[in-house]
Amino acid sequence: MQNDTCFEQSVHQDRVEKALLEAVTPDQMDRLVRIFKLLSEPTRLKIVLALNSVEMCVCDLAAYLGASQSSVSHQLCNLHNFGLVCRRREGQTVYYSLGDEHVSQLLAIGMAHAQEV
Amino acid sequence: MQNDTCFEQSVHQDRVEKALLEAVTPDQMDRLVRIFKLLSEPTRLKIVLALNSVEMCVCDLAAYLGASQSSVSHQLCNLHNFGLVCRRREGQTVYYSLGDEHVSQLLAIGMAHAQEV
DNA sequence: TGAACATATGAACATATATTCATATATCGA
DNA sequence: TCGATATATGAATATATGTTCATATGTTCA
Repeated sequence: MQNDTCFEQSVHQDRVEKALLEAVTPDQMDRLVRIFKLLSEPTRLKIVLALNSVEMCVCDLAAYLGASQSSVSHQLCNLHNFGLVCRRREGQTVYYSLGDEHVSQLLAIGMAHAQEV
Repeated sequence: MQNDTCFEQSVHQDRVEKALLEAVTPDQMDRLVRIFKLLSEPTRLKIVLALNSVEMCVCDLAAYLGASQSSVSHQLCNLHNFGLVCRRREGQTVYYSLGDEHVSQLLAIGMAHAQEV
């Protein structure tokens, strides 16, 4: 549904057009949404925060979180699919760590905002 | 449920304890989750991105998004409750803008990561 | 004060998704 | 190869939440 209560006159066309011009592509939007969504769920965010401190295997994370192995593995899969975490196998164990420096930057800035609210 | 498939031996206690020591408080976790959750939904993210370019009123945003006034107003309320956007009233019109510089920083870093994936 | 317009909001529904359960895959050691 | 252990994954369910609908609130102007 469109502007149900807004009349045309009340819309500032210049502002709308400016926003439209500077809008990111749908593709970029999807990726941006996906990044923030991955960080917006307690289990996944705790995983990412923990990996920001120390490399851990699936069982370590399950113990740390008090969560099931399956749940942790599912979420690690989600995080890995989008490059937020890396993994390396060592025998039967798979160790996870943060994917790139952008992730810890996002955490740092998020924390900064969280503290001052 | 806890570690269903993980045996005690497979857990690196030192790593788990390090993560536990450096863990943020539940309160901080809640706030951090909330920030990322607010940015993780297409309508809200588009709003925030648009406000990063130009101050807009509710009807501007509804027109820009092709969304209903009600939906936009609900989401602006969510964003405002957590300080991600500011508002100022001018007559019947309420103008919204970004809340603080952390928000645009998060967007910038998120975009940087989105582009290289 | 009353009409018109911009915005806000409560309740209900529809959809997305996190967890669980069951099981599959992968690696190591004997 | 077989048993044990660590991890991965498909399907189902339960929960969270975004949108809609209806309506309330707030502001201006005549």
